[in-house]
Amino acid sequence: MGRHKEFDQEKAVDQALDLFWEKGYEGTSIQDLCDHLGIHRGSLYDTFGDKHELFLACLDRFSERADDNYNNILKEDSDSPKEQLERYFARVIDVSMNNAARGRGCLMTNTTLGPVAYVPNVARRLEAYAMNMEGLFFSFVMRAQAKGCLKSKHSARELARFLTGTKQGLHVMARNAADRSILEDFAKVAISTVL
Amino acid sequence: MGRHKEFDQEKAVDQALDLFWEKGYEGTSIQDLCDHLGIHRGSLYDTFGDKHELFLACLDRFSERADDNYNNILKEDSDSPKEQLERYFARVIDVSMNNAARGRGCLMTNTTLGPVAYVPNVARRLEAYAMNMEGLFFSFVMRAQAKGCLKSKHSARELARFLTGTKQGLHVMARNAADRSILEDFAKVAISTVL
DNA sequence: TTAATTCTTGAACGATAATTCAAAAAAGGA
DNA sequence: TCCTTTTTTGAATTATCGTTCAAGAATTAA
Repeated sequence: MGRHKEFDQEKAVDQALDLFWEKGYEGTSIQDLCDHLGIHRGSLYDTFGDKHELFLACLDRFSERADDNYNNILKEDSDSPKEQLERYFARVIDVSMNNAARGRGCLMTNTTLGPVAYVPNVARRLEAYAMNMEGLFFSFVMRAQAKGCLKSKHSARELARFLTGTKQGLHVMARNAADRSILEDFAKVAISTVL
Repeated sequence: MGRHKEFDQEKAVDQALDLFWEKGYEGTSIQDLCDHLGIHRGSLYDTFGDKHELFLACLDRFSERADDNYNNILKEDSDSPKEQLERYFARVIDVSMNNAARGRGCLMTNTTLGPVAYVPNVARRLEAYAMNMEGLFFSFVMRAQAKGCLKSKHSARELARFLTGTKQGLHVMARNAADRSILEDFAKVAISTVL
């Protein structure tokens, strides 16, 4: 009984995510979303609630994608943490540059610097994402330390925060750097600090 | 002949800057500006043109303020570049945290990650600001190198980019870090990499 | 004092934002 | 086949956005 949706709901979230990523929450109108997803206002509101709920869904989807894209690299139990970290930051640069002269950065970081960041439901997700990031780096550093690969005398906590800040700096640079080599120089120096 | 303005034009730009800094370009309405500056729509349009022009004036004012706040620290010809860089980043953290639990970051960085960043007149200023930043760090590193204070074997160009990225990472952290110690840890490790 | 100039004020404009709703269309199960 | 359910569709609603404009108030120079 009843009819099926004409559009793929999962795919629609991915497309909305792309739009929010490129144009930001405030810069993306419902009309933009309808045009880009190829569906009508009513369908959008019916399936996703309102703009804000759809945005929350996109933030969640982004977190999942981030795991697939680069976070899982950090979780590997590699013989060469240095090579691993290099591979990690190379992926981060790839994703945030997105083959463009001026990249789109990171949806989470972009959102953190905008006015929506203060909305409770958004703030919660941004905090969780940032905390998780530091935790991931912390585990990574601890493993590298156990293997005796650590070059720095700083604590694992300090190094985890350093790497978190480095990643966020890369996300900013992805949006204003004249070319990718600037990001690569930055990452290279940062990596050599730790390993 | 004629009447004088009832409000201080310079002060008004400073107040508008504070509002844009806190709430972003998209998050700040003309009404918000009028309320905060204590002037009426007509006066605002009459003295500053439109919202976009006023915003450009704020970006320019921010650049001037940044020089006074911390960039001039970098220009000193100090005996101890390390102490100098510590003082510099401490100021950067102070300004971007602004005595708040969650800081406001940096107007330039905030703007870079939002949709207005693509508007030509804005983009030009953001580029110039970023280029100038790297140049400032480059000169600083060159002087430190001449004094034999440099710890790293990386080139001055690479180190300048590293420090630029670090500063931008701090600006992101100012807006989502649970407390200031996270920024301080980050800066500490970064400084120890260079000097 | 008077006239010129500039500022202030408040209402109004057009555009676009997000959102809602009811009717029409389509697709399933009986 | 027909009826029920759900989607689609397009118009309409409400709110707020940035912006303009004309009239009134205030201040300075002559």
